[in-house]
Amino acid sequence: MGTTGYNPQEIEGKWQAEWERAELYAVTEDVSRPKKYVLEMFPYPSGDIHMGHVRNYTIGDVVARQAAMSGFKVLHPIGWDAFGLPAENAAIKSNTHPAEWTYANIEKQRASLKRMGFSYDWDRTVVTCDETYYRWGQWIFLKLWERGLVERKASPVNWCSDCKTVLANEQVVGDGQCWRCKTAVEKRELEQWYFRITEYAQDLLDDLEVLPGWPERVRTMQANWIGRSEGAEVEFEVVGPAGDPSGERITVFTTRPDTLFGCTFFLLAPEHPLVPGLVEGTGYEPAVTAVVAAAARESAVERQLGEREKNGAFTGRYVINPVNGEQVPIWVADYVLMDYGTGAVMAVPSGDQRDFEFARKYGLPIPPVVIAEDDPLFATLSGVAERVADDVDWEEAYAGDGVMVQSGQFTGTQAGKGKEGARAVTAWLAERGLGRSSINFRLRDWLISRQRYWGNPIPAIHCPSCGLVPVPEGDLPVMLPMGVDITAGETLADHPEFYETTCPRCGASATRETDTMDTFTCSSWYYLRYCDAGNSEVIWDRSKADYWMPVDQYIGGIEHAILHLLYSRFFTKAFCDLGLLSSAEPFTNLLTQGMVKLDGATMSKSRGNVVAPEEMIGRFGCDSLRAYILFMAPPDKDLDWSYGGLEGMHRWLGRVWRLVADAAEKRMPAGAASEKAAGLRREMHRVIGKVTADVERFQFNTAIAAMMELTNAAYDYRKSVPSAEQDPTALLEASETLTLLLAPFTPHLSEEMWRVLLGYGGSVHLEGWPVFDPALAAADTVELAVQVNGKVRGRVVVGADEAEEAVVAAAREAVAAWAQDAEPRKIIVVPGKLINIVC
RNA sequence: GCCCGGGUGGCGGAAUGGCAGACGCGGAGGUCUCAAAAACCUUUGUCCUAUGGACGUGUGGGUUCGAAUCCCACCCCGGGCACCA
Repeated sequence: MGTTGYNPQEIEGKWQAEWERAELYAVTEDVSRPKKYVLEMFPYPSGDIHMGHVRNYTIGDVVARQAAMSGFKVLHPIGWDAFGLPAENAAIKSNTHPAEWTYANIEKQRASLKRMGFSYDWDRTVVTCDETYYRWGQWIFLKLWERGLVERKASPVNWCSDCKTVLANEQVVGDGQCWRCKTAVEKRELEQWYFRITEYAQDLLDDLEVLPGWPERVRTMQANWIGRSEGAEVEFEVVGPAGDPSGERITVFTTRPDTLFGCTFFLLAPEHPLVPGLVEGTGYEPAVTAVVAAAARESAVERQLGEREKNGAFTGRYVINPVNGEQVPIWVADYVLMDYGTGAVMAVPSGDQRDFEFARKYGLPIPPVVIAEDDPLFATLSGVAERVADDVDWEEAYAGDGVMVQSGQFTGTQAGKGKEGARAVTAWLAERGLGRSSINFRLRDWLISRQRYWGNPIPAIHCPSCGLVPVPEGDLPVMLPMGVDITAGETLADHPEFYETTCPRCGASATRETDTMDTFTCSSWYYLRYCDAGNSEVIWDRSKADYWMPVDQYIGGIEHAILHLLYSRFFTKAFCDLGLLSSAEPFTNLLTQGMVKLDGATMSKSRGNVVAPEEMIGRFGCDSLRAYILFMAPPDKDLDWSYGGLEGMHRWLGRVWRLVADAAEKRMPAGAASEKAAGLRREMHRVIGKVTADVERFQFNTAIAAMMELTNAAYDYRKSVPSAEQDPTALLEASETLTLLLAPFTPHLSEEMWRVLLGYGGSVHLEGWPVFDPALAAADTVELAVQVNGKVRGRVVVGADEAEEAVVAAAREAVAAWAQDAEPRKIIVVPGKLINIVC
């Protein structure tokens, strides 16, 4: 057998073709076997794949291949998230059609992914801009609509002037910028389509608890985004212009009903609809209008920058504080947000820093109502039910827990979020119909309509007499017309042949909706379509979806911590309620991989610091690249690319190749087992255990290090034992084990070694994963470190099951020169590790 | 400001209460060669009065027989959230 050396270029293409011919990775349901659904976030086809993809998909491939060797039925699919704005931008730039650009990139990426040897079931590929996929996206829209989860409403929305479309709240990042182009987002009052994700706010929050396989960071980010607050709604009656009772009430939300006695003014957001009516024709109108206008002029960016000076104006009107009947002035303040709570706030300057600053600026009273027991004021005010102190000399508001003071019958009660005082005040209000306990979420409904061409058309029709009418299921899909010239700035709204239609309900002439859906609607269910990708009758066969779902291991970037991962959870829950699916959560375990950087900087085409995977594959083969990208760092950490390391990886694989080739060549009947051969076998079993455990916890870097150690042990054996005395069986065993352990990491090299060098008939990828036997990894002797007062002063070699007294005696002997003559005060024995003699 | 990560040789990293620096890169030296490449071998934390010893995991304290690891305080880096009532 020739040992011409490891040449990846000769073997990789060969085996890729063979695997495809043998349909090695096509998979079907098999209820008799445990399944594992391994999924990586599908790519957006913007050019060729980059190192980030290589890392993401290699991690998934190792998990998938190792699971298959361990006896699982493994679903490992791939597809493309193909609708979206980059395709439009690229098309405008290069004067082509978005479809042309998109499909060309898909083909490029498909070839690159195949060149990496990933074990995908290519028959299940989905492409979201393909009619066979997006028609089901429209079907989902109709189902959600039927269930009351779709809504069209007018609301202040985020508008990106660069992308010329509205954005969901989740797509506004940083200090109020568009997630794609980083342009500052503007607020506009528009009528748009929403998915009512807020219906699931509580479920989405609660079920984070049943996702222990998710990084805590991601769960925290989602919990914060959902932003649940417990508190109360309190109703304030507006006093009429002449001091008469108006009967009109304004509701506020507060997390601190226990501070109600400290409410000395009342705030409305500048956009609050009641504001104009309150001041119209009064002397207060000019000042209030100025505040409203100033707030409207500010961009969302400026508005969201906290810590800036608060502005407001008195409206000349009052509300009645329901707890003590006092009249409280209504102000308009620019720090009150219209889209959280009710857009109205009870201001408690002594208990809220923002209200405190506002009160100081405008000379409003700051009566203390919650006092910490160690506060000097506590002694004076603790039993005072009437208001005696109308101001404080504090530097800042006190928002902590304490005791209620100057609070009528509640004085002396425990104060704080959810404390007795808060409950008591809420109950008192509820009895009188002036309030109730309430929960508020920060999460907003998901704005899904986009004023863009390259997306999934919203299947709705505007009828002048019937209003909004869903496109009948039988008429799906609403085809996205190809003849729209976006380079000329056209959208669907410029194409009457698209939007002119008749109402399915009354038959009158009507118009189609010309907005398309947010691309995130497409990526929120692709993992379900993979379960039954080719089905043209139904979205998926429920038994197939129930067999594969949930995804056992999902792998992708942290940038989707909220967006994609929250939307997908929402879809899954809605599907569950629609009876389409059994699992309420889509992804059981989540691994967020770190970024691949170059000299500490994110790789990007515009920076010109991109390392092309293609080029690395050309030089060293994809197996070296795969192993190296895993070896550089644990998968969740960012890594810095280095060329030298890749060469080192390639060098090691060559070393493995020569070891296996040599062992296969010298294959002969088992010789006499020597102690050194036994040592090699022990090392081999130790490494099986280590690699198995490391793959399980995604420590691919240490798994590879362990395999390098086995390689070194085998080389060491060959070096230290004369050829004639070597046990060829031990080397052959080590070689075969290494070949099997490496199979998920370097599938082509392993296949070549298995089938060509070692001469086996079948694919290494159909072999069983080596089984770890701790007994075979155990040595008969161990070396122990001997410490004196915690410092290593010597070492002893003892039998593995030597009695403790004998071990201690040997240890004391070894450090006789260090230990004092006197009897040690204490001797600590850590079996198999060390002995510490304390003098 | 609040909430998460993280800080270990020249570099990537290993060790989650028990021998700090596994494994690899890089460096130094050697074998083979006319030579080079490849391969193989040795060596590689710092310092010192050097067959030995001291020091050493961001800083300062603490707990422990023993701390990179646990606790307290602080510094630095990265990320997320941030006028959410």
